[in-house]
Amino acid sequence: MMNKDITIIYMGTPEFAVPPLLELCDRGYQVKLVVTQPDKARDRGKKIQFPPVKQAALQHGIEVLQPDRIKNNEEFMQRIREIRPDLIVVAAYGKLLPTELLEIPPLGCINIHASLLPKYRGAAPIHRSIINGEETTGITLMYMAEGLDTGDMIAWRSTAVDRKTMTELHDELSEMGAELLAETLPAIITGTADRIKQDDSKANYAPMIFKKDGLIDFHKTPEEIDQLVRGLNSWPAAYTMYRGEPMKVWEAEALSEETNESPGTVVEVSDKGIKVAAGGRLLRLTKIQMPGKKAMQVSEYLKGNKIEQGEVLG
RNA sequence: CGCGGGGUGGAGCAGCUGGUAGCUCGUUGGGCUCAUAACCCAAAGGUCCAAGGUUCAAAUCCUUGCCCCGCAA
Repeated sequence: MMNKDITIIYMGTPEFAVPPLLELCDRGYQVKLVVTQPDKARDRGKKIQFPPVKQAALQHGIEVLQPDRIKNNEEFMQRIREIRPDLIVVAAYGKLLPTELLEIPPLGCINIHASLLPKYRGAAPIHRSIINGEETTGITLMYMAEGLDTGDMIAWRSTAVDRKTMTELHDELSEMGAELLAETLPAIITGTADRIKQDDSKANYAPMIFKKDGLIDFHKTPEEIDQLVRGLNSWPAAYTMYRGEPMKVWEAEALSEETNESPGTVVEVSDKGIKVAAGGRLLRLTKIQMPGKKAMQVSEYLKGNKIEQGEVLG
């Protein structure tokens, strides 16, 4: 069977879901329909913005559907059935799919998830993996089931977290997901793909990230804060309060030096960064951003601003 | 029409109750020093986002536009 004989419906919303969609198009699969979340008025100026996946779909001339809800949406279900998809591929769509939908395609519904399942099921696997200090993470391809990321696994691939930021890891995993999908699809189509049950006893969840999750707690260790900084890079960013205003911290490094200063106290300020007491040791903030300003290295910030030793953050 | 901050020499900022632009850093040259990312001296470098307007005179006031950013969603 040729790729062009396979009809696929693709469901996804954010940037993460774009590479896999493009990969499917490149490989010649018939992506007949893209389902994505409704447009939303967001950002400055409250402008209506298309989800990234919608933009990509439109550029490829693919029909796009943006139902407010899928459950009990007969019109939507009808359209899906009309297309008679062989397969539905889902990547960060944003909502749980009803069983009724999962049962439509004969080859099944497969999902690309950004973690090594059964760990980090849920909305923010990449963020949480970094925040929790995981050494490795990865991509898992699975057959979708009723629960939240509980389906049988087909294939996975791992990568080291190292000191990558959320943005870097996100981009890497996104591409990795596209590759893994492309490589695994032939087996899925011929029905020879693996089907491995998840060990639920080892499962944990990666709940959605909220803005307030970015507030730095200087009682934590420098390492934990560094993980928070990297894990929330791009959005919403780790931050602390300085002179009554939020200071975003874009880069920081944990130092081994110990201190008796209370958490959040600025111990030393130099071009190399701002040393802050955290959990009995020191954390050096090296790249920060104040409201209305661009993110900048501390050395640059100090050329026009003063931060005094002894001031307290948080 | 969601709220708000800002666009000034390479960088970060001040000046903005109007009168030809200043600070810190950087750059270049020189000096000091065993030496230095330290210190001293000197120099270069700015259509003050753009276009109008008010005025004897605008970076400073008014209008419009463009761009950057924070909040809220």
